[in-house]
Amino acid sequence: MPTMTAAQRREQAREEYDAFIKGCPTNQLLDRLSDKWVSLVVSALSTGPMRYSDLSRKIAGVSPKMLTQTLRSLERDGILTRTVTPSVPVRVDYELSALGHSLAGLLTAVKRWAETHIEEVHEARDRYDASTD
Amino acid sequence: MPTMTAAQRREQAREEYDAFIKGCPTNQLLDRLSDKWVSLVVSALSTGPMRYSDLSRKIAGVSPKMLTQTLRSLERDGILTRTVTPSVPVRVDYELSALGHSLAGLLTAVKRWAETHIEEVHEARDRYDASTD
DNA sequence: CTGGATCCTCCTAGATACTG
DNA sequence: CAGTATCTAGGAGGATCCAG
Repeated sequence: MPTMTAAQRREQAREEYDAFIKGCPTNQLLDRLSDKWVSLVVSALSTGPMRYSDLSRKIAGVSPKMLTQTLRSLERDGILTRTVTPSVPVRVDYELSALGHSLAGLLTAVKRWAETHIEEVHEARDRYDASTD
Repeated sequence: MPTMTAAQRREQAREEYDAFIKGCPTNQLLDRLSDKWVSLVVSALSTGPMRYSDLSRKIAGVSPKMLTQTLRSLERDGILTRTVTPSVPVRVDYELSALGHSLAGLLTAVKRWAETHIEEVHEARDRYDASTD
């Protein structure tokens, strides 16, 4: 019942890690990176380590749940490290790994693009909305 | 219905375009860009114009609904243009605008990062999962 | 201070079927 | 060919309370 010939299947296998292929691990990774909180967290940490409370203050509007969830997944993926200092009260620092830094540049570039071109986008939207009345 | 006073709205307008601020337009724009399909569509179009069916074939796993939805929002935002040729059958071409091209470089960089560092991420995950048994 | 655990409510992705 | 219409399950994510 596969609608694919053997040749086609071989073709696909040769594609290595092409994120366009569905179910490809890279596709899944891209899915993770395509997360608003991920961009903001990585971007926030790009200038240096921060504590949990620092992050929740800097990234306005993030709930503790989402912040923790995002941090955990990024820690698991080796993007950042989590350091607990057993003082009273306890202190936790988050810091980008080397891998994380290599990503941070790209994500902050996207964030900066958004900040830079927001005007153009808004103008485009107004034009589009006006023409489709 | 708005839970915001005029004063608060003015306050917000003054915050400039810091994407960390919740409700900031840039934040919203970043949210849009943080979409798996957006990355894939823009990345696919970066090498040149494509027809609807080309895109749906290249971006395996995308449903017609999501593809159309993504294309529409990108068109509205001025990232790409949609050209209808009224032949039989009808032919529709999508092409990145100048604005779109300025974004494409960034997004394909992220996509490429995912393809390049997937191994490291997997190793990190294995390590993490092993240590938290 | 740094979260874990729960509950609950939308939202929306995705599958499917259909049309000009 | 290039979409639109419809439906539903699942999960994202906020709110709340609690704990080490």
